[in-house]
Amino acid sequence: MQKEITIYDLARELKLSPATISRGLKKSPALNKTTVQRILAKAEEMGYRHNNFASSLRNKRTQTLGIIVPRLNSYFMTSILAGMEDVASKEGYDLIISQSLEKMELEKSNASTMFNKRIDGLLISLAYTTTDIAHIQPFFDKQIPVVFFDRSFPGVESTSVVIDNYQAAYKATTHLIEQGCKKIMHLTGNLTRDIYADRLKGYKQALEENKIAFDEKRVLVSTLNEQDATTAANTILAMDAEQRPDAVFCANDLSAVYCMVHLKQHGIKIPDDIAFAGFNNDAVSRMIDPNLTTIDYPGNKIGEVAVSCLINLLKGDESVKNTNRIILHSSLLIRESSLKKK
Amino acid sequence: MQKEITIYDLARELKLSPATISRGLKKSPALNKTTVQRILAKAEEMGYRHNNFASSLRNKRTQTLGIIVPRLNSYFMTSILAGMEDVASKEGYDLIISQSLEKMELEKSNASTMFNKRIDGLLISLAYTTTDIAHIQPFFDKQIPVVFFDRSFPGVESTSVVIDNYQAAYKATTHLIEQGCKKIMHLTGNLTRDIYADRLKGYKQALEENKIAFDEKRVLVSTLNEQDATTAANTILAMDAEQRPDAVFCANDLSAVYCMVHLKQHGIKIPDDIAFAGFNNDAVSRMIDPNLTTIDYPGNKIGEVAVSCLINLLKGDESVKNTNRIILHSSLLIRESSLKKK
DNA sequence: TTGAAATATGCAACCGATTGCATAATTTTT
DNA sequence: AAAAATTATGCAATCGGTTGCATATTTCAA
Repeated sequence: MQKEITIYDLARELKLSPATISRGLKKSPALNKTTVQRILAKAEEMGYRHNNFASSLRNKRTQTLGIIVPRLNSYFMTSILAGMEDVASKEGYDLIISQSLEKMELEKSNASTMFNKRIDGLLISLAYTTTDIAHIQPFFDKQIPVVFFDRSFPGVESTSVVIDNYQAAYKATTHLIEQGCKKIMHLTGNLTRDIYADRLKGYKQALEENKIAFDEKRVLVSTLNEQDATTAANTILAMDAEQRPDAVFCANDLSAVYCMVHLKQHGIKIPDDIAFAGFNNDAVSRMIDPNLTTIDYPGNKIGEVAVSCLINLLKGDESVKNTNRIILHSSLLIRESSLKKK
Repeated sequence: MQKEITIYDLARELKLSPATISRGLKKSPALNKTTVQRILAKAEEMGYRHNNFASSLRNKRTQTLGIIVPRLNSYFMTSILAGMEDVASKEGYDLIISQSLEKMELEKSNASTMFNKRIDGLLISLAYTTTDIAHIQPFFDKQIPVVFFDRSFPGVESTSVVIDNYQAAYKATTHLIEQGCKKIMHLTGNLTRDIYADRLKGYKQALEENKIAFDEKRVLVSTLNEQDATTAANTILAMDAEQRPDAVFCANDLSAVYCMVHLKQHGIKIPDDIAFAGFNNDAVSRMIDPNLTTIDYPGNKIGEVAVSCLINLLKGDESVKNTNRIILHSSLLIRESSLKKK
């Protein structure tokens, strides 16, 4: 294993001081352009690699952003990450990604690891089970900027990048009503996560505007996983014709799909007996039969905006500090699962 | 922003030298146990955080492993990562994860970033489009251990952790034959990725043992994405009754599902007209109607084994150096998509 | 009691890049 | 040609933890 080339080696070769080499490698304008060229050429030639530790140790910045997400296994999440990666790499930041798997405990430990790794900034989308954000406090205390995306925490004073959950749910519900549905069930997640609270509000608003009474029994709160979706389907199957909903609006595609699968197995026709709408435009929404009506999120955009915002905070941009909520628009994709035949 | 607590601060408080503090924090046996306890207690009290840069700078190790995967958006991949995370954190290693999105270019740049971040070891599953592994050479040159998992490269002298692709494909194909299928199509990926080459061999072997002639036209090579799967479905639809396969064995679940969706839309009955078998046991395999017969991979196990293996290499364990292929077993999950009604 | 062995702690030189300030070299101005 | 202004480069301290070797202290046996 040959040893690493350092700026001292370059300095010796070029008969310059390490200081000049350091400046040259960063194309400092204080240096003669010719010198800069000579330094860069020599560095290339000798296979010099910048040593991040040495420079992080010195300037107390890591040029690394931490990302904590609930899960990576959705198209939606990977497109957010792609957007983040894009902006971050252009700005010279690296990313460290970790998953909370929807568990607060894991989210805590990931946050702590990242804090100890001294990331320059944190991007986080909260787990279902997160009930408080004390684990983020160390970042606030140390003035390390934090940006929430998608799932933020009510009342938090950090910037959050979210979509117009209220509007989106309103649009989806209105669409179901327009298809003639009157008994619309809403399957949602933990209401302390404000994305779900907002969606519920949008759902209620749509009912109200159409003079449909809101019925609390039609709202099922769960963790939106396979088991809960199946349980929801069983609940529906157990209802008599009077009670049974004629449409279900789910707060994510996965739960919609699992629910549909189970209902289909028990002879329910979709959309004729029950119409469905989901949320997220996951790949499965086009695999299921019938294809699922859903809300399309601008995943890439969320990622890009969140990172730009974080980097601006790192640069000390005052104007961003006062912006604490960035809302992006989403759109309703109408597919067969909600189209009642006339 | 209060300044960071360093070992020097602890040393001053406890009237010990920084050297003793450093040893105490690592519970060095050279120290008096009482002293170690005092140091740890004080560190806790003052909110000391270990500075990774300083220590990485000194001992030239980062305690970080790099992981490059094609994509994170499958259940299979996330379970591998969960297994990796598990073992790595127990051994005190952090992970950096990046996606190649199946593109060789991205894989190259990710490898280079990780090389420059000076990861202690690399875990990689190759992209579809990777045709050579020159980008891994720098790791070999610097004796940084590399472990391939799932998708490795033929002839590479590094350790790889894979499943018995040959056996798995053999089992799946045999199962289809037992269901009475005689014209079995195989939809697969880049054959320079040895997992696909091995699966093809298993498929051929099963045909041969059952005295079914191998027909090259029944093997479709593609990137296994949505578009290719749809194209494959169209190819099938364009065939006359004589040519048309009575079963399709796909090298992953996603392509199987997309293909099924398209065929179903065109009136093909599954499994009666065409039986299907996939590979990976992705969540979608139980969402599609009919549920998809598939190969269940021990994802967690692959991850655990790959990381243990890498860590052993880092520890200089000689016995591992000679092991260059670890093969894990997988199992066939029979579901409705392949069960021809008697 | 004394010297050997074992235990406990400290000294000081690293690791490699950065940067404020100082100095040297060059160009411009008067 | 001398002084001033501008440009180019170097000095040296700093970031915080690590570790081989040296020294100090305690324990134990003879």
